[in-house]
Amino acid sequence: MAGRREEKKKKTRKAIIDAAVKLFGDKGYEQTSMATLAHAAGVGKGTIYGYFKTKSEILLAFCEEQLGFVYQELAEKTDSNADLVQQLLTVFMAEFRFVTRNKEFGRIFLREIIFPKELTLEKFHELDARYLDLIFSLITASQARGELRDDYELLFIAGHFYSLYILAVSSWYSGRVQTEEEVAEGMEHLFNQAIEGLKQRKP
Amino acid sequence: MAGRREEKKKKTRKAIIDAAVKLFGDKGYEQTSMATLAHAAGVGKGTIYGYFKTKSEILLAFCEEQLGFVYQELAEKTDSNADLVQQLLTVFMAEFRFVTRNKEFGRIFLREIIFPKELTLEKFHELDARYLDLIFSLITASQARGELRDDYELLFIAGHFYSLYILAVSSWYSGRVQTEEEVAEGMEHLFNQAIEGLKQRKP
DNA sequence: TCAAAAAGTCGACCACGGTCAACTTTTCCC
DNA sequence: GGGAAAAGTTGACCGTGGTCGACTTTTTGA
Repeated sequence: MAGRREEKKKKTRKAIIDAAVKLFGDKGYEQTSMATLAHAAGVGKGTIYGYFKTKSEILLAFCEEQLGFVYQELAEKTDSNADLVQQLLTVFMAEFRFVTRNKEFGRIFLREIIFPKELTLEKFHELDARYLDLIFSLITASQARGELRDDYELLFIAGHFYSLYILAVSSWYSGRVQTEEEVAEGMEHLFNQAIEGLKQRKP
Repeated sequence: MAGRREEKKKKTRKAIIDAAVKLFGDKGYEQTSMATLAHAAGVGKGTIYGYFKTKSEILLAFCEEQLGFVYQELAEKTDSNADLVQQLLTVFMAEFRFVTRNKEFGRIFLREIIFPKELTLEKFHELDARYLDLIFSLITASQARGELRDDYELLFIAGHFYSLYILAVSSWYSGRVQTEEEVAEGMEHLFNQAIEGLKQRKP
């Protein structure tokens, strides 16, 4: 009976992630030991390492999955009449909310995304691509409307906005801004700054 | 004999940092155990924890110290005739070179600076302040020369440039750019983008 | 059908970072 | 000077994430 094995593997993998989501959510990531997780998932400790290379990879696998959904939803229902800044704000604040639902989750996730170890590298290319596509489409649409310059590379424009998002999140983690509203305001300010330019202009 | 104690503490602290620098540099941070470090520093393992709360704090203490020197030197000899982008590039590339001299050092340092845990928070305020002062002075000088708008908050302008620096470093860690030159080029491009603005302008 | 190979499972085991209560050294003050 | 308090030191000890070789289940193909 072919496929029996694969089916079981899927089930086990799901059992591990489900147990992880529950335990990480209940007690926190650091407070959940691999032994406890293994027990909750109904497998031996060693088995988990057949599915995930490290503890943090379990978290990452979960985030990856969830963020995928977030992006898809956003791509479908982003208001195409709003201006670019509002659209970007919608996207980035959704990511912010997701990433910071659990502060500890978010920190591990962001650290791994922004300053990855070699090991983790490939895992995020697919996610990156899907994410960039979304931003790209917002930017090109804005360019088509004549709001944005079209002589800069798309990647650099997207990166520019992304980096400002990272700054906003970092400010939150550093405690320089505290509430979601402040993060959104700061980000909006920065986005406008990026669009208008920092250069002194003749009146 | 007053001060005897303090003097000894200073010596021990230095012995620990010196041993750490040597071992971390030789074998790498993760490959150096606290037991080995303690032995090399000529103290008991427990003693180290009287000076540093965690292993990573040792690395951070060292980076902090070194970066302090880098900033001081830069502040003294930054070319005040060059334009803002070149000045910023000088400062940020110096930081990049320092931070990435050892890739592992840098990753831990950056992760802790950008997405800190509560514990580490206060440790960097002094460093932050010294660093921001340097950037601030470059920006205000540029504003005085009439190159930059002066209706944006200093902190937001500095943050803007800083976030683009982070993007450049992140690209390096992600392997999207490989050489120091590429990092510098990318950063220059982004800085110019920030100054010119992303908005489509009438001719 | 069945035995050998391949894939998957397991928990005892390891080295690690970090803690702590017992111990030593330094300081204080009578 | 001396004795008590404060500060500093220590390594055995703890729980952790991750490994590994012995074991079980599934697949393969003759």
